[in-house]
Amino acid sequence: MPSPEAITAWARLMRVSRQLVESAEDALKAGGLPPLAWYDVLHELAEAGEGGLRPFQLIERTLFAQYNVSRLLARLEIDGVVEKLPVADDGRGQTIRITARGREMRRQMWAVYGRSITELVGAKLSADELNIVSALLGRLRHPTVID
Amino acid sequence: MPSPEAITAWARLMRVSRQLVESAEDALKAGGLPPLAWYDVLHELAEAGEGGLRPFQLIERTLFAQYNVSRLLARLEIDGVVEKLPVADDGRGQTIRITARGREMRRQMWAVYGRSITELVGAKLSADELNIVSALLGRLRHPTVID
DNA sequence: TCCACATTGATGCAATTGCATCTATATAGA
DNA sequence: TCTATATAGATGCAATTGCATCAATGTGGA
Repeated sequence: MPSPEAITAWARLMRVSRQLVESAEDALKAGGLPPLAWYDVLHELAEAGEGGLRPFQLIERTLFAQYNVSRLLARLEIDGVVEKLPVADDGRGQTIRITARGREMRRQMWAVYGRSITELVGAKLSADELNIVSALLGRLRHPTVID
Repeated sequence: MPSPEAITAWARLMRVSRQLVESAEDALKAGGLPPLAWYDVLHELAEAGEGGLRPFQLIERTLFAQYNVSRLLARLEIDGVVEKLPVADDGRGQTIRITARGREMRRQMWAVYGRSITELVGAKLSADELNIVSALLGRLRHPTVID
């Protein structure tokens, strides 16, 4: 039912994204570092600064499932890279803040992850081509997501 | 360390592919159908025809991990969508063949999966744009992979 | 104020994944 | 032929994911 062009583009997207994720994960593992999901969360928290983020905000930003975030944050807290703070005006919630140790972890991960991005993507396409990819992929985003 | 263009393209790729997979998986689930991984295997086996495929060939084609294929095939066999046959000239191996039930399952999954591809990709970009995406993503494939 | 409903986040349990290793067969070389 | 090594596939166990549901707090309307 889909056009041949759509099928090919879909197949490429599925296959390439799987390969890239796997390569990046392998590089992190080889460096004795935690998985990509940790980076995603630490990155968002680092951007958020001292104010931190509520778990539901992390869910919006990372697209991880709620139960995944809940348990990932538990692991991150055990590792000491984030801390959980109560929220003044909402007794249900908490604020997640990255710790100094978390910033250091993020830095270490970025050294490896950034290199992967350069090798896997930056070195394969020109800046113009990368912009074209970004623009076209951007049009595939789900409408309801702010991103 | 990577260029801003590379970072943006990477981020888009990660985010969009996650969204698309999730949407397609949701559609299958909503239709009471098995996950995408089943389709991937059934598709390869259907293409392979009566001769079937060895598990290691499925690994090459799908990029799934060896232990994942091993257990996925066990589930597929229990469900009766594939059958395992001994190989004449290699006592270690087996040949996996899709069954009639498997073909029917694939057909049902494609009705849903194909619609997802159309909606998520085919309806968002023109044929020319889809070809551009395919070509650029194609250049990101890992060199050692035949694909 | 009170109640019905929504939101936030956690969790018990089953299924799947990842890792390491194992068994069995094949193959190459002494 | 015999041994060392490689390949094909399975599996025990721990970690993670998915599903369903829960507890706790917030919110809006009667």
